[in-house]
Amino acid sequence: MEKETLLKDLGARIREIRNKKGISQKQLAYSIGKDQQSVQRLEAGNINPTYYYLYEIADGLEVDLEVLIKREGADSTE
Amino acid sequence: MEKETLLKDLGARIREIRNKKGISQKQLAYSIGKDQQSVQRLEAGNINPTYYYLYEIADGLEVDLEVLIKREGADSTE
DNA sequence: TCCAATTACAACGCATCCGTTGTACAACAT
DNA sequence: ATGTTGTACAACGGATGCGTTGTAATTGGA
Repeated sequence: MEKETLLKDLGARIREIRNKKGISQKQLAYSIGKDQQSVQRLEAGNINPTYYYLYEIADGLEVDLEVLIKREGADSTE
Repeated sequence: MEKETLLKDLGARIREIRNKKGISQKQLAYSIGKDQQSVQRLEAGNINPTYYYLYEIADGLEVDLEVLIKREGADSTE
C-alpha cells in the first residue's frame, strides 16, 4: 500500500465520520483545541498524523481509535 | 489519557507482540528498512510515531494495524 | 577470556508535523 | 450588495519524527 493512498483513505474515513455526526471542520477542530485548517489538511490526506493526533481526533469524533484505523478489506500481508 | 502514558502503552504492546513472534528489535527493524535504535525508541514510548510508521510496524509484525491500536478497557469518552 | 547478539541511551541533522495567519470561493440568508 | 458559514490552499516557523552513528551493559556460547 502506497503512503499517499493510505493517508487519503484515512482522511476520507475521518471526513465521513465527521459528516455523519453533522459537525463542521471548525467545530471538530475547536473541540480538540486545533484550527480548521489542520483538520482540512488531515482530511485531504496531506499530512501523516502522529498517533497522539489520531487519538485526539477520535476523541473529538467520540469514536474508538480503531474505527479510524480500520480499513475494509485490510490484509496485514499486503 | 496522558500523552506519555499513551505512548508507553503503545510501545509495550508492540514489544509484547514482537517478543511473542520471537524476533529481535534488529530483525523487525531491518524487515521494514529501519534501524534497531528506531524500534527501541518506539517501544520505550519515547516517540509519537506517525500513522505510516505504525502501518510499517504492523506490516513487519504481520498483524493488522488495529491490533497495535487496540487498548483493553478503552473508552472513547475518557 | 573472547566474541556475538540483544537491548538501551544520547547526539546530530534533515525532513516533516502541525499550529497559525492570510486568503479565496461557493452557498445561503438578510 | 453584504454578511455568515463551510471548505480549500499556501506560506512561515517552532517542535518533533526518525534515520543514523557511536557507545555501553547484559547474556550466553565457544
